[in-house]
Amino acid sequence: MPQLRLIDSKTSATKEKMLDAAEALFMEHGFEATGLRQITTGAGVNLAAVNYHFGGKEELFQAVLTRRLDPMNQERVALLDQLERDARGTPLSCEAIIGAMFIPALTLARDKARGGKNFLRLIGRAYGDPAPFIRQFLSQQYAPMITRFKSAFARTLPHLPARELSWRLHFLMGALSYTLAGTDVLKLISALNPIETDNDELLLRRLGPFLVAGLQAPLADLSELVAKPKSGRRGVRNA
Amino acid sequence: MPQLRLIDSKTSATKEKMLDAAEALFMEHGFEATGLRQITTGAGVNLAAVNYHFGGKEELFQAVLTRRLDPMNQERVALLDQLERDARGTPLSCEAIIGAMFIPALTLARDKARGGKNFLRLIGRAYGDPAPFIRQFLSQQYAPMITRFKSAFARTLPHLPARELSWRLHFLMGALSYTLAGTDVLKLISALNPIETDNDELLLRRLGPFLVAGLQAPLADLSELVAKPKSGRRGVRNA
DNA sequence: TGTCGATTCAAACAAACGTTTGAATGTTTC
DNA sequence: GAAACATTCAAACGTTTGTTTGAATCGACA
Repeated sequence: MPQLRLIDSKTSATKEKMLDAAEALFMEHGFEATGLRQITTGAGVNLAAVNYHFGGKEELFQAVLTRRLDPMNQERVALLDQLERDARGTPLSCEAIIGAMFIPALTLARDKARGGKNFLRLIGRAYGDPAPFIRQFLSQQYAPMITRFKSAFARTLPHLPARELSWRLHFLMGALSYTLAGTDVLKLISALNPIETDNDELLLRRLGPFLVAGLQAPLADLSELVAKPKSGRRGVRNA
Repeated sequence: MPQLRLIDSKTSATKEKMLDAAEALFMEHGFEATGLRQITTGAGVNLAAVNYHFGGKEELFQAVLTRRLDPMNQERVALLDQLERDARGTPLSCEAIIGAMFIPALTLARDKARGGKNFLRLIGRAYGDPAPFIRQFLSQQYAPMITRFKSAFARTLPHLPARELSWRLHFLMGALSYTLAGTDVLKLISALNPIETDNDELLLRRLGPFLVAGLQAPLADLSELVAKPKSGRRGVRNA
């Protein structure tokens, strides 16, 4: 009876062929819509190899994500570490911190051998997936990186309350992942004003100022909200 | 032989029971992972009713989305129309236009009878779905609203080149849908700095300044990029 | 050369999938 | 009341799903 290998000393060729094929197909059709038979025939291996090498479809999916995400997030943190080392105590600029988040992702998006843009789209899709095993996996994969960057932003924007910073980081991640994922919906919509998707460096130059301005935006006045549980529908304030 | 009804004079009770059950299940498990048998038994109707009333699973999904999205986007445009009418020629503020996009979505998110937050998450998930019938459906559903708002922003931000505006709208939609979808990943990550998810009005007060500042951000200098095809890896500029 | 563990393989597993069928009801309409 | 139509129903359709099985094949070490 064949049994699941618990430790992989040397990654077998079969395993990587399956990861490559699975990555391509997951990117194209998503997790649920991709069958194990498509993957294995695409990789030129036997169907049973999935369960032998990974244990099941879910574990294969996690392995596909880990292979790219783990190095990328490590690179992000390493880049931030080096920036802070170089700065020697002086606070970093927002641009610099954003760049440390962005550049590894853009490098990945540019590298077609590592899946390119489509891989980022796969991640963006996984973000919204309700499947528990995906949610748990992603949160444990991203948590260290996020907290690391949050503390970096906190040093650069000391006037910003911690809770407000959490929100703005949330917005930032939204614009970031949405942009990197490059959902085609907007491309279709803005077919008349075509968005050039080739030049990634240009993209950072456009997104950067948007995010920096957002992070440095003045605090909103929340005073009139706290003690007003119910009122007539407030109109939209103008000018 | 029963055949598909092409026109629905009065929406039958069965149809709406199925829409409700399908909405709840699609929100919880996604499109692919939800079976027709779960939906029909959940709605207390026969399995064949799906094909009889809608024609198939895909059409059912589209009907679920249309029922909420169509009125919401109409409300958005109507709100914007009224704002411009009230302004009587003077340009609107960014806050006002953003509010017209936001308030109908927040109203929907608040209304638990219409699916609440989970429905917005379902939309966010559909955004990233590669299935052609979903992409095509969403783009034709959103296109009129988006172009309408783009021209409104263009009047308010006349100094912004059209292409730059397209990008910033793209970023805005990213932060917006990401925030409204309320991906739990970030909630898990920021478990230490909990993000209060109850007060939606407070949310708009936080997201508003972020987006306005982003939209009004100064233009980046792109001159050094156009004529530099390749160079050594540029470090992240600081300060 | 023989043996052992690791890996591959074809085949079958039970379960679930979306869809279709044709008869049995319900509901109008004349 | 009968004919005509709309709707519901149980049952089966043919596929496809992820997973499991047990034998066949391979590579290394004795």
